[in-house]
Amino acid sequence: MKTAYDPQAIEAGWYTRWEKAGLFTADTKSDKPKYTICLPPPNVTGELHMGHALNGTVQDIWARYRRMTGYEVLFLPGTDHAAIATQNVIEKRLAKEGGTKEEIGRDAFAELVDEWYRTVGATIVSQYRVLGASLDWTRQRFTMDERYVRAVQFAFVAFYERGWIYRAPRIVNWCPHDLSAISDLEVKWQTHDDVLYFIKYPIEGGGDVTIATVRPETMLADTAVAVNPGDPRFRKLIGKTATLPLVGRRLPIVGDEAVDKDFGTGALKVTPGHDPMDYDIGQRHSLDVINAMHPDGRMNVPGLRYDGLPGVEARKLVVEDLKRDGMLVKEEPYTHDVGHCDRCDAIIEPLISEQWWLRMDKMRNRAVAASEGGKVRWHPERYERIYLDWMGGLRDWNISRQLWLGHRVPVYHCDNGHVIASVDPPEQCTECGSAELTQDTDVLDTWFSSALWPFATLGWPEETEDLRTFYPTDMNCTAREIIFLWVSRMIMTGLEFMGEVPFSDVAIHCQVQAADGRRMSKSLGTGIDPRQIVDKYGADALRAWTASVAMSSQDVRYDESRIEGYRRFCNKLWNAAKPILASLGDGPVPELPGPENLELIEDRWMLSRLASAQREITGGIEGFAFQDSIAAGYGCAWNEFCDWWLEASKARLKAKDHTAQAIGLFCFETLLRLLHPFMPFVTEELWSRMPGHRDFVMRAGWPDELHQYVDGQAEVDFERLMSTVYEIRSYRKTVAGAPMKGGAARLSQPGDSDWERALAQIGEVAVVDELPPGKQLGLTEGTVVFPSVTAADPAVTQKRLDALQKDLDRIEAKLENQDFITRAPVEEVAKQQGRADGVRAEIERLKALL
RNA sequence: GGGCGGUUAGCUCAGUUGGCUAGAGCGCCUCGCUUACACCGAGGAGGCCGUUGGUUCGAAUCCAUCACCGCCCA
Repeated sequence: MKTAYDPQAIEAGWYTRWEKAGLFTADTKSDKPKYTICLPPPNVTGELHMGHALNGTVQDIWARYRRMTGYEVLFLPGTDHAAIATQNVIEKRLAKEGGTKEEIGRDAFAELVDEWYRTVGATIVSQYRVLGASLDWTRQRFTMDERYVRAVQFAFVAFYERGWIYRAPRIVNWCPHDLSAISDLEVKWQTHDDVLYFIKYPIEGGGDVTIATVRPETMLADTAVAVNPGDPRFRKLIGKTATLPLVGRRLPIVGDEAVDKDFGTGALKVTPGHDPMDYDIGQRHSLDVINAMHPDGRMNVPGLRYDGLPGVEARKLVVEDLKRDGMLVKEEPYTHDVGHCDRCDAIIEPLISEQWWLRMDKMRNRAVAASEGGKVRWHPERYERIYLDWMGGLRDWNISRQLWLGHRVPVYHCDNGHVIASVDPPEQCTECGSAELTQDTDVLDTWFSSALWPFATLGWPEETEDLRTFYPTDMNCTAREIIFLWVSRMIMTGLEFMGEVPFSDVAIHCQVQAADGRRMSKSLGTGIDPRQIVDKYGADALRAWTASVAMSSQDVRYDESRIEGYRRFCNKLWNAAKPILASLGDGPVPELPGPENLELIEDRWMLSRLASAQREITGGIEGFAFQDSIAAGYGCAWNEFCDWWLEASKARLKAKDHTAQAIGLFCFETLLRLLHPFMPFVTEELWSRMPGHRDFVMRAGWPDELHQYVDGQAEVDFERLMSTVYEIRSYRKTVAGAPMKGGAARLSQPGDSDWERALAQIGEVAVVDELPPGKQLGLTEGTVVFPSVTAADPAVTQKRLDALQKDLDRIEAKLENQDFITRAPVEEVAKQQGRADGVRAEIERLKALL
């Protein structure tokens, strides 16, 4: 074996070997219980980042763990076409070359998209392989696959036929750059310093009313003025008519509770075509709706001098003209939040627009009930409430987008205005027989298609073998903001189309922040490519770190030194294998003795600790608390097996003692299996080097509970021994003249010869009945003498004494407290008394040193 | 504006149902290349557990308040 662990050398070959052996390919014919995870399809917008690495690791831990516990596992990979995001990426590339998609046209654009899908798709696949994600590539899916597209159309038509899909004008978030509606969740708010304009609207019959706005150009589409009926300043204006400056339109003055009396002047210009709240007011008062803007953000006000101008320029002119007419009362600086497109950063215009809507009421109720009834469990649990709160406020879903990319809405319009929804293009109109049919130009929101992911990937709407075998899936793992966009929608569609929730467990993992606490993102330059980390530290180290943070808190800062720490752990495992292998050589593989045949304290202790690690690692996975698993595995392997058992057993291993060989091999093998879901490569490599016939670790099965090896007495005894060793070592380092090894110890309570043997060996000290001459240094359970030492360092001793005295004072104060004696449980009082006695004795011993 | 999470050693984080004498990794100091490992071993320094109150015999842990950081949703 190489002297040092080298991740690159180890990790290179395994993935292909696993894959060739079919370890990741799910078998529908298997009679094992099934376990299914559908990987959240990453957007084909670019390469994977830390979030994907973390997300993939969490799922892979479960996939590998479930295979080892005897399940037939399907871990299904795929990618999402991410219409708006991908369109933007490609447009940006075009822009770099000085082009636009309009110049090259739809066909050429589609070709660019296809090429992009191929290259980026391949990159993503290779990244998951580097991470060791045990995905079933024979079942890889893409949301633009022919079969998947059909499933999307089928779902649309099914909803349509139920009457749940309708087309209606509403105010939407309009992106004037993408020329599409986008969802509320795709709008990012940024704080802007703007100007609040106060504008005077004359009232017919005398007087005027002043309104305030930050978007004065939208006044061109005003159709009313509203005041709060509870506002005594304006109540008397209700029913009167104002005149819109610059335009001359007559505006009714209406009373509406929604008007905020404290904003601006308390009077509101009502622009139903360009503001969601105004739209609602308009509906209540049957106001006209005027759209004064073209889709690209230019003004649409024929006959006025602002017509055709971009909004910002129109605003300047409007303000200028208002000033000229004496209608601008004042301007005030105003700070507020402005919505931007998450994808292209353009300022979002609320705009009246015809869109396709999916009714949410019925689906919502079933999805809420499923979670409340425990059919979907959330990890951590608190996310259930976040989900339920969101579902409670759910409005109908705008499923249409006006993009060049995506699933075309399967709706056909005939020249007589009839509308047909159909998966296959109809030959003629079902109502009038007209053959003049054109398909709707809208595409569907990407989340509409990914909402079908857990069953459309398995072949739905066909009743495939895969669908029968693997649906419902078991776990869905994602980041918390995706709960709304995706998880909730999968639950809804799963219940509708499959009659069952799509998964029983939802794991929400943390978000990785940059080392300085900022968001990790490409645009901020704070992103980190997981491949770089893998190159430097290995995939196992990255995964181990990831597992240790993924489910522990909400955010975690990227910390390279912790990843490095896990690489060192891999190195530790690597090196621990050597003495075991050296001892075993080509000899027969010895059998592990039963617990009743274990004689030595270190052996009984080690197996008892291993039993504990098995329990904690298993419990950590089952409870979605991987940090507990990692801590237990790390601690057991390094601080127990390597630091104590291996050190104590070196001599026996060299002498080819069969018991030592058997225990060493068993513990090491067990640890490899327990760590395999977290660190698949190094564990597989080491497993393959262990003696005997070796299949893959994943087929070796998960270690059984080792309760028969639990030995409380051995743990107590060995811990006493460890403390005594620590004390002796401490003397060796802090007492002037103390030797690195050697010396003699006498125990105050001799008796257990096995314990004394182990102490002599590990403490590198002779255990004797009669101490040689020299300064006697106190141990908790005896005394040690190093002949070369005549006095302890008084400064060190005094420092310890001071600390102990402080402890003692605190404990004694407790014990003197009558309330404590009477109200605390008796065991607690006894414990404190025992501690006080111990500290007193220790103080006496130390004083004797001075 | 509503909600969630965080604030513990120089840094990044653990601390289950209150009993803590507060831990780990990295970093720091001292010593050691003794054939598993210097990607190591041994020893050591370092913390009024964000603020202020409250509950309790006892609070890092429970409650309230405030402050700051981050995120989500309006």
